Amino acid sequence: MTKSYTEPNAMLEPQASAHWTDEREAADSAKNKSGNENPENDEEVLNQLEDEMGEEEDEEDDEEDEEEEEGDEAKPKRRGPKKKKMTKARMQRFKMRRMKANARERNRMHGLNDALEGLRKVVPCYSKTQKLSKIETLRLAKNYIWALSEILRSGKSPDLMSFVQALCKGLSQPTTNLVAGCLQLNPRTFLPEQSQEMHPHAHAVGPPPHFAPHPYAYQTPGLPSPPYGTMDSSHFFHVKPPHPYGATALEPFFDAAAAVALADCASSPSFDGPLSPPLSVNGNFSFKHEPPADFEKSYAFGVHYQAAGLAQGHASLYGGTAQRCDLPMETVMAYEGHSHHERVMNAQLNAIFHDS
DNA sequence: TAGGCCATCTGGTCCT
DNA sequence: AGGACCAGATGGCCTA
Repeated sequence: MTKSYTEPNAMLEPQASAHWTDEREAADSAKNKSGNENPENDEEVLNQLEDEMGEEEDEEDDEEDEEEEEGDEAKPKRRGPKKKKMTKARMQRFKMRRMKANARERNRMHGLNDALEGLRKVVPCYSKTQKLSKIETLRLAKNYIWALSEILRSGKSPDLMSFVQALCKGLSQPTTNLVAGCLQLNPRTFLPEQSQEMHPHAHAVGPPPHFAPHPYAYQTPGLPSPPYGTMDSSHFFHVKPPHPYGATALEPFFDAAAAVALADCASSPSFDGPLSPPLSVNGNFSFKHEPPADFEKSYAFGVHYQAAGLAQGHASLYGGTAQRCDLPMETVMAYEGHSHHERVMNAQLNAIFHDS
């Protein structure tokens, strides 16, 4: 690995810069080996540096005194703040301070990344293999919070399309695809450009009654064209007249989400851990609150539940939704079959959330 | 190969 | 004084 590094601090000797390079390469290679950051390493480095600092300070004081005496003899006294000479000892101390600060900064960033990883896990689209970028995670989280609060505010739940559109507002195309995939929707069904061609009827109306315009719609000042922030809010809320039956496709989802959120509020005065995400990877429902005994980490519930409902002849989701949204059935991704066990589990989950 | 994303270093500023 | 936080700079990796 060759790195050209222009030393920003002229005070550092080549020796110091070499030290820096070694440290960085060591850190890099450690990272490459592990494939992941290890916060403990940073703490060790920090501790080690502190030890070294302690040892060096003693030697340094002597050296410093010597140097200062020499300086006094050689030159006439100047007024103003005394500019300290960069002695070897001082240089050493500077280096140490810098390295300590670097280690702290690394720790800090690792903490930040850990928090971001936690956030990734509680937004509706989590995948270990295809990680959302930091910025997309933040945007999706913002949209998600907004969508949920809008539901709480209005007391009504939107249909699947509106919800996904709200989630995807301002997200990049790949992320939009990912979210759509997680919710088992074909992104073409709600992306403005394509859907215009596909569903001429689906665009005329503004925001659906359940979703007011996004108060913090992401603006893209100065951002380079797509993929970021190209979706205007008017592109999103266009799909549905009010559901004739009152219930919406996402009802199980939202009931569960609200139940979990309320449970969290009621049971934990201080936040200690992530809120249970109503949706996880592939639209699965995952939660940490009293999971059934054989409940695995994530379970097909959210969108799958609705699909299962369709499979059982309830026609509550895509049959009705397709009508409401003027969506051709082929735009909805294929239904994955569910076992009897899964359907039983879905029913149990529903019972849990509706009872709570 | 350009562009996006990321980790790291660095110096400045603010706070305790 | 030292730590936390921040933003800019830099270089590596990956992908379209």
